[in-house]
Amino acid sequence: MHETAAATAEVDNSARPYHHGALRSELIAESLKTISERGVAAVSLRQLARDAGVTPAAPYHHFPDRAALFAAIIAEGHTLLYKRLGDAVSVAVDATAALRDMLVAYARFAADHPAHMRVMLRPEAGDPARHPEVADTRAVDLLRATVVAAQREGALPNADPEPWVQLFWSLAVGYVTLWVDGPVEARCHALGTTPEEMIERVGDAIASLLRRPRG
Amino acid sequence: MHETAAATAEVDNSARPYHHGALRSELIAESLKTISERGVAAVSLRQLARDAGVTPAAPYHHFPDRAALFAAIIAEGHTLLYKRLGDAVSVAVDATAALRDMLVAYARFAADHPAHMRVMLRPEAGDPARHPEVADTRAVDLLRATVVAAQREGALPNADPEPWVQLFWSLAVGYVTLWVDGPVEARCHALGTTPEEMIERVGDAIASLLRRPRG
DNA sequence: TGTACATCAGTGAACGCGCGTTCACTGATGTAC
DNA sequence: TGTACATCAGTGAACGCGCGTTCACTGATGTAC
Repeated sequence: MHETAAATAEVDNSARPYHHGALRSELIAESLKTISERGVAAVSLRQLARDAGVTPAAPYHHFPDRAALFAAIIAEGHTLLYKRLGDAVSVAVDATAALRDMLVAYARFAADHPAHMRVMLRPEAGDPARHPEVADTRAVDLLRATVVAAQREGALPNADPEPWVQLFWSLAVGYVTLWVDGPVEARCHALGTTPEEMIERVGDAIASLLRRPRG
Repeated sequence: MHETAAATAEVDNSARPYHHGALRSELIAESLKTISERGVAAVSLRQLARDAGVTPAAPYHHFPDRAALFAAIIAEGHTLLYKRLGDAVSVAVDATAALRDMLVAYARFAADHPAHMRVMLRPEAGDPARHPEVADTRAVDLLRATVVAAQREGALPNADPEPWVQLFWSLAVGYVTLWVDGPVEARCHALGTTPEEMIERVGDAIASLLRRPRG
Protein backbone atom coordinates (compact mmCIF):
# COMPACT_ATOMS: atom_id res chain seq x y z
CA MET A 1 0.00 0.00 0.00
CA HIS A 2 2.84 2.37 0.85
CA GLU A 3 4.66 2.01 -2.43
CA THR A 4 1.42 2.10 -4.33
CA ALA A 5 0.35 5.33 -2.69
CA ALA A 6 3.77 6.87 -3.30
CA ALA A 7 3.75 5.67 -6.88
CA THR A 8 0.26 7.02 -7.38
CA ALA A 9 1.24 10.40 -5.94
CA GLU A 10 4.23 10.45 -8.26
CA VAL A 11 2.17 9.50 -11.26
CA ASP A 12 -0.44 12.08 -10.30
CA ASN A 13 2.21 14.76 -10.18
CA SER A 14 3.88 13.84 -13.41
CA ALA A 15 0.55 13.14 -15.09
CA ARG A 16 -0.81 16.57 -14.22
CA PRO A 17 -1.24 18.25 -17.58
CA TYR A 18 0.42 21.55 -18.24
CA HIS A 19 -2.92 22.99 -19.23
CA HIS A 20 -5.58 22.70 -16.60
CA GLY A 21 -8.35 22.46 -19.14
CA ALA A 22 -11.21 24.06 -17.27
CA LEU A 23 -9.56 26.55 -14.97
CA ARG A 24 -12.12 29.29 -15.43
CA SER A 25 -15.05 27.18 -14.35
CA GLU A 26 -13.05 25.61 -11.53
CA LEU A 27 -12.13 29.04 -10.20
CA ILE A 28 -15.78 29.99 -10.15
CA ALA A 29 -16.71 26.73 -8.44
CA GLU A 30 -14.02 27.22 -5.79
CA SER A 31 -15.19 30.79 -5.24
CA LEU A 32 -18.74 29.66 -4.65
CA LYS A 33 -17.53 27.12 -2.12
CA THR A 34 -15.46 29.69 -0.25
CA ILE A 35 -18.28 32.23 -0.29
CA SER A 36 -20.76 29.72 1.12
CA GLU A 37 -18.39 28.68 3.88
CA ARG A 38 -16.61 31.89 4.80
CA GLY A 39 -18.20 34.81 2.99
CA VAL A 40 -17.38 37.06 0.06
CA ALA A 41 -14.52 38.80 1.86
CA ALA A 42 -12.66 35.49 2.23
CA VAL A 43 -12.25 35.06 -1.52
CA SER A 44 -8.75 35.72 -2.87
CA LEU A 45 -7.39 34.89 -6.28
CA ARG A 46 -4.25 33.45 -4.74
CA GLN A 47 -6.21 31.03 -2.57
CA LEU A 48 -8.38 30.02 -5.51
CA ALA A 49 -5.25 29.34 -7.55
CA ARG A 50 -3.90 27.21 -4.73
CA ASP A 51 -7.19 25.30 -4.52
CA ALA A 52 -7.05 24.65 -8.24
CA GLY A 53 -3.43 23.48 -8.03
CA VAL A 54 -2.20 26.27 -10.21
CA THR A 55 0.22 29.19 -10.03
CA PRO A 56 -0.94 32.57 -8.62
CA ALA A 57 -0.65 34.19 -12.03
CA ALA A 58 -2.76 31.62 -13.87
CA PRO A 59 -6.21 33.06 -12.95
CA TYR A 60 -5.23 36.30 -14.66
CA HIS A 61 -5.58 34.55 -18.02
CA HIS A 62 -9.29 34.18 -17.26
CA PHE A 63 -10.18 37.21 -15.13
CA PRO A 64 -8.43 40.56 -15.47
CA ASP A 65 -8.92 41.17 -11.77
CA ARG A 66 -10.81 40.12 -8.68
CA ALA A 67 -13.88 42.21 -9.51
CA ALA A 68 -14.22 40.45 -12.87
CA LEU A 69 -14.60 37.13 -11.06
CA PHE A 70 -17.41 38.54 -8.94
CA ALA A 71 -19.03 40.10 -11.98
CA ALA A 72 -19.06 36.69 -13.68
CA ILE A 73 -20.68 35.12 -10.62
CA ILE A 74 -23.30 37.86 -10.46
CA ALA A 75 -24.11 37.48 -14.16
CA GLU A 76 -24.47 33.72 -13.74
CA GLY A 77 -26.70 34.32 -10.71
CA HIS A 78 -28.96 36.66 -12.62
CA THR A 79 -29.50 34.06 -15.29
CA LEU A 80 -30.27 31.31 -12.78
CA LEU A 81 -32.62 33.60 -10.87
CA TYR A 82 -34.44 34.78 -13.97
CA LYS A 83 -35.07 31.18 -14.98
CA ARG A 84 -36.60 30.40 -11.57
CA LEU A 85 -38.83 33.45 -11.63
CA GLY A 86 -39.96 32.71 -15.18
CA ASP A 87 -40.87 29.15 -14.19
CA ALA A 88 -42.84 30.44 -11.20
CA VAL A 89 -44.81 32.90 -13.31
CA SER A 90 -45.54 30.41 -16.07
CA VAL A 91 -47.32 27.95 -13.82
CA ALA A 92 -49.26 30.47 -11.69
CA VAL A 93 -53.05 30.49 -12.02
CA ASP A 94 -53.33 34.27 -11.88
CA ALA A 95 -51.19 37.37 -11.32
CA THR A 96 -51.65 37.34 -7.55
CA ALA A 97 -50.40 33.76 -7.43
CA ALA A 98 -47.56 34.74 -9.75
CA LEU A 99 -46.44 37.52 -7.40
CA ARG A 100 -46.63 35.23 -4.41
CA ASP A 101 -44.77 32.46 -6.18
CA MET A 102 -42.07 34.78 -7.49
CA LEU A 103 -41.37 35.79 -3.91
CA VAL A 104 -41.10 32.19 -2.81
CA ALA A 105 -39.00 31.31 -5.87
CA TYR A 106 -36.62 34.16 -5.07
CA ALA A 107 -36.08 32.82 -1.57
CA ARG A 108 -35.60 29.29 -2.85
CA PHE A 109 -33.03 30.54 -5.31
CA ALA A 110 -31.17 32.08 -2.37
CA ALA A 111 -31.38 28.81 -0.46
CA ASP A 112 -30.11 26.77 -3.40
CA HIS A 113 -27.44 29.25 -4.50
CA PRO A 114 -26.43 31.11 -1.35
CA ALA A 115 -23.02 32.07 -2.71
CA HIS A 116 -24.47 33.62 -5.86
CA MET A 117 -26.99 35.43 -3.70
CA ARG A 118 -24.39 36.83 -1.34
CA VAL A 119 -22.42 38.35 -4.19
CA MET A 120 -25.57 39.64 -5.90
CA LEU A 121 -26.43 41.48 -2.68
CA ARG A 122 -23.05 43.26 -2.92
CA PRO A 123 -23.14 44.57 -6.50
CA GLU A 124 -20.18 46.86 -5.75
CA ALA A 125 -18.02 43.72 -5.48
CA GLY A 126 -18.51 43.28 -9.22
CA ASP A 127 -17.50 46.84 -10.06
CA PRO A 128 -20.70 47.67 -11.99
CA ALA A 129 -19.09 50.67 -13.67
CA ARG A 130 -16.70 48.37 -15.53
CA HIS A 131 -18.95 45.31 -15.75
CA PRO A 132 -22.44 46.42 -16.77
CA GLU A 133 -23.79 42.84 -16.81
CA VAL A 134 -23.90 43.20 -13.01
CA ALA A 135 -26.96 45.42 -13.46
CA ASP A 136 -29.24 42.86 -15.09
CA THR A 137 -32.85 44.04 -15.31
CA ARG A 138 -34.57 40.92 -16.63
CA ALA A 139 -35.94 39.89 -13.25
CA VAL A 140 -37.34 43.31 -12.39
CA ASP A 141 -38.81 43.63 -15.90
CA LEU A 142 -40.62 40.36 -15.40
CA LEU A 143 -41.82 41.57 -12.02
CA ARG A 144 -43.17 44.77 -13.57
CA ALA A 145 -45.07 42.80 -16.20
CA THR A 146 -46.60 40.69 -13.45
CA VAL A 147 -47.58 43.75 -11.42
CA VAL A 148 -49.27 45.23 -14.48
CA ALA A 149 -51.12 41.96 -15.00
CA ALA A 150 -52.27 42.08 -11.38
CA GLN A 151 -53.55 45.59 -11.96
CA ARG A 152 -55.50 44.43 -15.01
CA GLU A 153 -56.98 41.65 -12.92
CA GLY A 154 -58.06 44.15 -10.28
CA ALA A 155 -55.81 42.69 -7.59
CA LEU A 156 -53.82 45.92 -7.38
CA PRO A 157 -55.01 49.54 -7.88
CA ASN A 158 -54.65 50.90 -11.41
CA ALA A 159 -52.06 53.51 -10.58
CA ASP A 160 -48.33 53.76 -11.26
CA PRO A 161 -46.96 50.20 -11.12
CA GLU A 162 -43.46 51.28 -10.02
CA PRO A 163 -44.14 51.54 -6.28
CA TRP A 164 -45.58 48.03 -6.40
CA VAL A 165 -42.57 46.78 -8.30
CA GLN A 166 -40.36 48.36 -5.67
CA LEU A 167 -42.44 46.82 -2.90
CA PHE A 168 -42.20 43.24 -4.13
CA TRP A 169 -38.58 43.61 -5.11
CA SER A 170 -37.66 45.01 -1.70
CA LEU A 171 -39.62 42.30 0.06
CA ALA A 172 -37.72 39.54 -1.72
CA VAL A 173 -34.32 41.17 -1.27
CA GLY A 174 -34.99 41.93 2.38
CA TYR A 175 -36.05 38.42 3.18
CA VAL A 176 -32.95 36.86 1.65
CA THR A 177 -30.69 39.51 3.20
CA LEU A 178 -32.06 38.59 6.61
CA TRP A 179 -31.71 34.93 5.78
CA VAL A 180 -28.29 34.44 4.25
CA ASP A 181 -26.31 36.39 6.86
CA GLY A 182 -28.93 37.58 9.29
CA PRO A 183 -31.28 36.58 12.06
CA VAL A 184 -34.06 34.84 10.10
CA GLU A 185 -32.67 31.36 10.60
CA ALA A 186 -32.50 31.76 14.39
CA ARG A 187 -35.82 33.56 14.53
CA CYS A 188 -37.64 30.86 12.58
CA HIS A 189 -36.08 28.21 14.76
CA ALA A 190 -37.31 30.04 17.86
CA LEU A 191 -40.78 30.22 16.31
CA GLY A 192 -40.79 26.49 15.62
CA THR A 193 -40.66 26.87 11.88
CA THR A 194 -38.13 27.16 9.07
CA PRO A 195 -37.12 29.97 6.72
CA GLU A 196 -38.49 27.94 3.81
CA GLU A 197 -41.88 27.74 5.48
CA MET A 198 -41.82 31.34 6.71
CA ILE A 199 -41.44 32.78 3.22
CA GLU A 200 -44.46 30.75 2.11
CA ARG A 201 -46.46 32.32 4.92
CA VAL A 202 -45.24 35.78 4.07
CA GLY A 203 -46.29 35.12 0.48
CA ASP A 204 -49.70 33.91 1.67
CA ALA A 205 -50.03 37.03 3.80
CA ILE A 206 -49.41 39.47 0.98
CA ALA A 207 -51.57 37.41 -1.41
CA SER A 208 -54.40 37.44 1.12
CA LEU A 209 -54.34 41.22 1.01
CA LEU A 210 -54.60 41.22 -2.80
CA ARG A 211 -57.46 38.77 -2.74
CA ARG A 212 -59.35 40.36 0.13
CA PRO A 213 -63.03 40.63 -0.69
CA ARG A 214 -64.02 44.26 -1.12
CA GLY A 215 -67.10 46.32 -1.87
CA MET B 1 2.86 84.07 8.08
CA HIS B 2 5.59 81.52 7.39
CA GLU B 3 7.07 81.65 10.83
CA THR B 4 3.67 81.75 12.39
CA ALA B 5 2.56 78.64 10.56
CA ALA B 6 5.80 76.88 11.40
CA ALA B 7 5.53 77.99 14.98
CA THR B 8 1.93 76.85 15.11
CA ALA B 9 2.86 73.47 13.68
CA GLU B 10 5.60 73.19 16.24
CA VAL B 11 3.33 74.23 19.04
CA ASP B 12 0.66 71.86 17.79
CA ASN B 13 3.15 69.02 17.83
CA SER B 14 4.57 69.75 21.21
CA ALA B 15 1.15 70.68 22.57
CA ARG B 16 -0.37 67.38 21.53
CA PRO B 17 -1.20 65.73 24.82
CA TYR B 18 0.09 62.31 25.57
CA HIS B 19 -3.45 61.21 26.22
CA HIS B 20 -5.79 61.74 23.34
CA GLY B 21 -8.78 62.26 25.59
CA ALA B 22 -11.56 60.92 23.40
CA LEU B 23 -9.92 58.28 21.27
CA ARG B 24 -12.74 55.79 21.44
CA SER B 25 -15.35 58.16 20.08
CA GLU B 26 -12.96 59.53 17.49
CA LEU B 27 -12.22 56.03 16.24
CA ILE B 28 -15.93 55.41 15.81
CA ALA B 29 -16.38 58.73 14.04
CA GLU B 30 -13.50 57.99 11.66
CA SER B 31 -14.93 54.54 10.98
CA LEU B 32 -18.28 55.99 10.04
CA LYS B 33 -16.61 58.41 7.66
CA THR B 34 -14.60 55.66 6.00
CA ILE B 35 -17.63 53.38 5.72
CA SER B 36 -19.71 56.11 4.08
CA GLU B 37 -16.98 56.92 1.60
CA ARG B 38 -15.41 53.55 0.85
CA GLY B 39 -17.46 50.81 2.46
CA VAL B 40 -17.13 48.50 5.44
CA ALA B 41 -14.26 46.50 3.92
CA ALA B 42 -12.08 49.63 3.79
CA VAL B 43 -12.02 50.03 7.55
CA SER B 44 -8.75 49.06 9.23
CA LEU B 45 -7.68 49.75 12.78
CA ARG B 46 -4.27 50.91 11.56
CA GLN B 47 -5.78 53.48 9.23
CA LEU B 48 -8.13 54.69 11.95
CA ALA B 49 -5.17 55.08 14.30
CA ARG B 50 -3.36 57.07 11.63
CA ASP B 51 -6.42 59.28 11.11
CA ALA B 52 -6.59 59.93 14.83
CA GLY B 53 -2.88 60.76 15.00
CA VAL B 54 -2.13 57.87 17.28
CA THR B 55 0.01 54.75 17.29
CA PRO B 56 -1.31 51.48 15.76
CA ALA B 57 -1.50 49.85 19.17
CA ALA B 58 -3.55 52.61 20.80
CA PRO B 59 -6.99 51.48 19.55
CA TYR B 60 -6.51 48.18 21.33
CA HIS B 61 -7.01 49.96 24.63
CA HIS B 62 -10.59 50.67 23.51
CA PHE B 63 -11.54 47.74 21.29
CA PRO B 64 -10.15 44.24 21.80
CA ASP B 65 -10.31 43.67 18.05
CA ARG B 66 -11.78 44.88 14.79
CA ALA B 67 -15.09 43.07 15.29
CA ALA B 68 -15.61 44.87 18.61
CA LEU B 69 -15.51 48.21 16.79
CA PHE B 70 -18.20 47.06 14.37
CA ALA B 71 -20.25 45.65 17.24
CA ALA B 72 -20.14 49.06 18.94
CA ILE B 73 -21.31 50.76 15.74
CA ILE B 74 -24.12 48.26 15.30
CA ALA B 75 -25.27 48.73 18.89
CA GLU B 76 -25.25 52.52 18.46
CA GLY B 77 -27.20 52.10 15.22
CA HIS B 78 -29.85 49.97 16.87
CA THR B 79 -30.42 52.62 19.49
CA LEU B 80 -30.69 55.41 16.93
CA LEU B 81 -33.04 53.34 14.79
CA TYR B 82 -35.26 52.32 17.67
CA LYS B 83 -35.67 55.98 18.62
CA ARG B 84 -36.77 56.87 15.09
CA LEU B 85 -39.26 54.03 14.91
CA GLY B 86 -40.66 54.89 18.33
CA ASP B 87 -41.16 58.50 17.27
CA ALA B 88 -42.93 57.37 14.09
CA VAL B 89 -45.30 55.10 15.98
CA SER B 90 -46.07 57.65 18.65
CA VAL B 91 -47.41 60.27 16.24
CA ALA B 92 -49.35 57.92 13.93
CA VAL B 93 -53.15 58.21 13.89
CA ASP B 94 -53.74 54.47 13.69
CA ALA B 95 -51.83 51.22 13.36
CA THR B 96 -51.92 51.27 9.55
CA ALA B 97 -50.33 54.71 9.57
CA ALA B 98 -47.84 53.50 12.15
CA LEU B 99 -46.75 50.62 9.93
CA ARG B 100 -46.42 52.90 6.93
CA ASP B 101 -44.52 55.51 8.90
CA MET B 102 -42.17 52.96 10.48
CA LEU B 103 -41.21 51.87 6.97
CA VAL B 104 -40.51 55.44 5.92
CA ALA B 105 -38.66 56.14 9.16
CA TYR B 106 -36.48 53.09 8.61
CA ALA B 107 -35.47 54.37 5.19
CA ARG B 108 -34.81 57.85 6.54
CA PHE B 109 -32.61 56.40 9.23
CA ALA B 110 -30.61 54.66 6.48
CA ALA B 111 -30.34 57.94 4.58
CA ASP B 112 -29.20 59.88 7.64
CA HIS B 113 -26.88 57.18 9.00
CA PRO B 114 -25.71 55.23 5.95
CA ALA B 115 -22.56 53.99 7.65
CA HIS B 116 -24.44 52.58 10.63
CA MET B 117 -26.90 50.99 8.21
CA ARG B 118 -24.19 49.35 6.11
CA VAL B 119 -22.67 47.67 9.15
CA MET B 120 -26.07 46.68 10.52
CA LEU B 121 -26.76 44.91 7.23
CA ARG B 122 -23.60 42.82 7.80
CA PRO B 123 -24.16 41.56 11.34
CA GLU B 124 -21.37 39.00 10.90
CA ALA B 125 -18.90 41.93 10.86
CA GLY B 126 -19.74 42.43 14.53
CA ASP B 127 -19.12 38.78 15.44
CA PRO B 128 -22.57 38.26 17.04
CA ALA B 129 -21.42 35.13 18.86
CA ARG B 130 -19.03 37.21 20.96
CA HIS B 131 -21.02 40.48 20.97
CA PRO B 132 -24.67 39.69 21.64
CA GLU B 133 -25.68 43.36 21.54
CA VAL B 134 -25.45 43.00 17.75
CA ALA B 135 -28.72 41.06 17.87
CA ASP B 136 -30.93 43.83 19.28
CA THR B 137 -34.63 42.97 19.13
CA ARG B 138 -36.19 46.23 20.29
CA ALA B 139 -37.13 47.35 16.77
CA VAL B 140 -38.73 44.08 15.78
CA ASP B 141 -40.56 43.90 19.13
CA LEU B 142 -42.02 47.31 18.45
CA LEU B 143 -42.98 46.18 14.96
CA ARG B 144 -44.74 43.13 16.37
CA ALA B 145 -46.72 45.27 18.81
CA THR B 146 -47.78 47.49 15.91
CA VAL B 147 -48.81 44.54 13.78
CA VAL B 148 -50.93 43.23 16.67
CA ALA B 149 -52.53 46.66 17.01
CA ALA B 150 -53.34 46.60 13.27
CA GLN B 151 -54.96 43.21 13.70
CA ARG B 152 -57.07 44.58 16.55
CA GLU B 153 -58.10 47.46 14.34
CA GLY B 154 -59.15 45.06 11.59
CA ALA B 155 -56.52 46.29 9.14
CA LEU B 156 -54.80 42.89 9.12
CA PRO B 157 -56.32 39.40 9.50
CA ASN B 158 -56.45 38.03 13.05
CA ALA B 159 -54.02 35.21 12.46
CA ASP B 160 -50.41 34.62 13.51
CA PRO B 161 -48.73 38.05 13.52
CA GLU B 162 -45.26 36.67 12.76
CA PRO B 163 -45.56 36.44 8.98
CA TRP B 164 -46.71 40.07 8.98
CA VAL B 165 -43.81 41.06 11.17
CA GLN B 166 -41.48 39.28 8.77
CA LEU B 167 -43.14 40.97 5.81
CA PHE B 168 -42.71 44.54 7.07
CA TRP B 169 -39.26 43.85 8.41
CA SER B 170 -38.12 42.35 5.11
CA LEU B 171 -39.65 45.21 3.18
CA ALA B 172 -37.70 47.81 5.13
CA VAL B 173 -34.42 45.89 5.03
CA GLY B 174 -34.80 45.17 1.33
CA TYR B 175 -35.44 48.77 0.45
CA VAL B 176 -32.39 50.06 2.28
CA THR B 177 -30.23 47.21 0.96
CA LEU B 178 -31.17 48.23 -2.57
CA TRP B 179 -30.61 51.84 -1.68
CA VAL B 180 -27.30 52.04 0.18
CA ASP B 181 -25.26 49.94 -2.25
CA GLY B 182 -27.70 48.97 -4.92
CA PRO B 183 -29.68 50.14 -7.91
CA VAL B 184 -32.47 52.12 -6.23
CA GLU B 185 -30.74 55.47 -6.57
CA ALA B 186 -30.23 55.05 -10.34
CA ARG B 187 -33.65 53.54 -10.81
CA CYS B 188 -35.43 56.38 -9.03
CA HIS B 189 -33.44 58.89 -11.02
CA ALA B 190 -34.48 57.17 -14.24
CA LEU B 191 -38.10 57.29 -13.06
CA GLY B 192 -37.87 61.01 -12.38
CA THR B 193 -38.15 60.63 -8.62
CA THR B 194 -35.94 60.14 -5.58
CA PRO B 195 -35.42 57.26 -3.16
CA GLU B 196 -36.90 59.43 -0.39
CA GLU B 197 -40.07 59.91 -2.39
CA MET B 198 -40.22 56.32 -3.61
CA ILE B 199 -40.30 54.85 -0.11
CA GLU B 200 -43.23 57.15 0.69
CA ARG B 201 -45.06 55.76 -2.31
CA VAL B 202 -44.24 52.20 -1.35
CA GLY B 203 -45.59 53.00 2.11
CA ASP B 204 -48.74 54.46 0.60
CA ALA B 205 -49.12 51.39 -1.58
CA ILE B 206 -49.01 48.91 1.29
CA ALA B 207 -51.22 51.16 3.44
CA SER B 208 -53.78 51.37 0.63
CA LEU B 209 -54.04 47.59 0.74
CA LEU B 210 -54.68 47.62 4.49
CA ARG B 211 -57.31 50.30 4.15
CA ARG B 212 -59.00 48.86 1.10
CA PRO B 213 -62.77 48.93 1.53
CA ARG B 214 -64.08 45.41 1.85
CA GLY B 215 -67.41 43.68 2.23
C1' DT C 1 -0.52 13.26 -43.49
C1' DG C 2 3.13 16.47 -42.12
C1' DT C 3 4.95 20.66 -40.82
C1' DA C 4 5.50 25.70 -39.57
C1' DC C 5 3.83 28.89 -36.81
C1' DA C 6 0.65 31.74 -34.03
C1' DT C 7 -1.78 31.66 -30.00
C1' DC C 8 -3.17 30.14 -25.67
C1' DA C 9 -2.67 28.99 -20.87
C1' DG C 10 0.37 27.76 -17.97
C1' DT C 11 5.13 28.62 -14.73
C1' DG C 12 7.99 30.61 -11.10
C1' DA C 13 9.83 34.42 -9.07
C1' DA C 14 9.36 38.79 -7.48
C1' DC C 15 7.34 43.66 -6.33
C1' DG C 16 5.47 46.47 -2.70
C1' DC C 17 1.88 46.78 0.36
C1' DG C 18 -1.03 47.17 4.43
C1' DC C 19 -2.94 44.52 7.77
C1' DG C 20 -4.02 42.65 12.76
C1' DT C 21 -1.91 42.01 16.69
C1' DT C 22 1.63 41.69 20.52
C1' DC C 23 5.26 43.36 23.49
C1' DA C 24 7.80 45.83 26.92
C1' DC C 25 7.77 50.39 27.91
C1' DT C 26 6.44 55.12 29.91
C1' DG C 27 4.05 59.47 30.63
C1' DA C 28 -0.24 61.24 32.67
C1' DT C 29 -4.03 60.91 35.74
C1' DG C 30 -6.62 60.14 39.77
C1' DT C 31 -7.24 58.41 44.42
C1' DA C 32 -6.33 57.15 49.39
C1' DC C 33 -4.31 58.63 53.26
C1' DT D 1 -2.59 70.41 50.90
C1' DG D 2 0.90 66.98 49.73
C1' DT D 3 2.54 62.69 48.53
C1' DA D 4 2.78 57.61 47.26
C1' DC D 5 1.12 54.64 44.34
C1' DA D 6 -2.06 52.12 41.23
C1' DT D 7 -4.11 52.44 36.99
C1' DC D 8 -4.94 54.12 32.56
C1' DA D 9 -3.88 55.21 27.84
C1' DG D 10 -0.48 56.19 25.24
C1' DT D 11 4.47 54.90 22.49
C1' DG D 12 7.46 52.63 19.13
C1' DA D 13 9.15 48.67 17.27
C1' DA D 14 8.44 44.35 15.64
C1' DC D 15 6.09 39.71 14.26
C1' DG D 16 4.37 37.07 10.42
C1' DC D 17 1.10 37.10 7.01
C1' DG D 18 -1.39 36.95 2.66
C1' DC D 19 -2.72 39.74 -0.79
C1' DG D 20 -3.10 41.67 -5.87
C1' DT D 21 -0.58 42.08 -9.56
C1' DT D 22 3.32 42.04 -13.02
C1' DC D 23 7.05 40.02 -15.61
C1' DA D 24 9.70 37.29 -18.81
C1' DC D 25 9.32 32.76 -19.78
C1' DT D 26 7.77 28.14 -21.94
C1' DG D 27 5.10 24.02 -22.90
C1' DA D 28 0.87 22.61 -25.32
C1' DT D 29 -2.58 23.21 -28.69
C1' DG D 30 -4.70 24.10 -32.93
C1' DT D 31 -4.78 25.80 -37.65
C1' DA D 32 -3.35 26.84 -42.53
C1' DC D 33 -1.21 25.03 -46.16
